[in-house]
Formats: sequence, structure tokens, C-alpha cells
Amino acid sequence: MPAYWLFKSEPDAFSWDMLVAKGAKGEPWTGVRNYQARNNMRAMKIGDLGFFYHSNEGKDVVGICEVIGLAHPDATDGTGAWECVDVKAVQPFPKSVSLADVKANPKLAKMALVTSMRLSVQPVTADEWKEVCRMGGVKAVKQAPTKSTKR
DNA sequence: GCCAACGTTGGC
DNA sequence: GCCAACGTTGGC
Repeated sequence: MPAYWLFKSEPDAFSWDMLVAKGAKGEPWTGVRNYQARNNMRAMKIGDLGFFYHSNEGKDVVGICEVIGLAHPDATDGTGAWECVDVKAVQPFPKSVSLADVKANPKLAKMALVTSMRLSVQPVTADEWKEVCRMGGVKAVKQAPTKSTKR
């Protein structure tokens, strides 16, 4: 079973549409300069799924992406101390789920999006994942087949 | 644009 | 190793 995450980005810097435009080859999730966020990325495995959240503008979960490359040095960081994973877009939310929607749902009161607002890469529990998917009208995630987990 | 929250830095 | 100062993030 894949783990679940949430990736935050300002649409001005890197939007969902930009990730979609990258297609199957995806894009390195660069620019993270926070230890907790880096540790989360280090814990990711190929095939893990993540929400794509637009901060600042929109403030909503707009799509689902998939980890396609394990943590590796961030090319945008000269020191070599920071890392990034590679992600690709999987599918958009039929209906985006806003921060207000998340806050209004008691089931999501413990979500990192609410409790650790400023963390840019966050873990999401299976229950939270299901609930946000339900709110966004996501039926089933058509995940790319992964050799390791499939029988 | 403002400001609260929070992470990081640096003096001691 | 503590803690005040500072910078950044991100909601409003």
C-alpha cells in the first residue's frame, strides 16, 4: 500500500497545470529548504501518492500526483545539502477541496494542513486521504502499475 | 498589504 | 545550549 503525502506550492512558482504539462516524465520537486519536509521526502517510495495543494492563491487541493523518483540531491541547491523527489501528475480533482472545506470537516481536524500550516511537504493518513478524495469527487485513483507492490 | 506563526541564526 | 532577533510563509 502506498503512503500518502501533500505537496504545497504557490501557483505563481509552480502550479498544477505546469506539472500536468510535464506529462509522464514528471518534474523534480525542488526548492524545499526545510528539514522536516526533506525527511518526509526521504521517506517516500516509488508509487506513493500525494495531494497537490495550491497555497496563497486558491488555497485548495487541486490534484493527485505520484512519486516516480526517490529523494536525490536538489540541483537548484549549490550546497548539495538539500534533496528532492520526482513527481508526476496523475489526475485532477473533479472539484477542488479548499482549505476552508478541510477546516470545516471535523474528520480532518488533525490533518497537517491544519496543524502544521507552514510545512511544505506533509504526511497524510489513509483516512484523511480517503476523506479529501471523497470531498473532491475523486472516485478511484488510477495509479500506474508498480512492479514491487503488485502481485 | 498586514501580521501571526514558526523555523533559523547568532550572540552569549 | 539557551533564547532573542530576524526572515519567511501563508492565511486573511
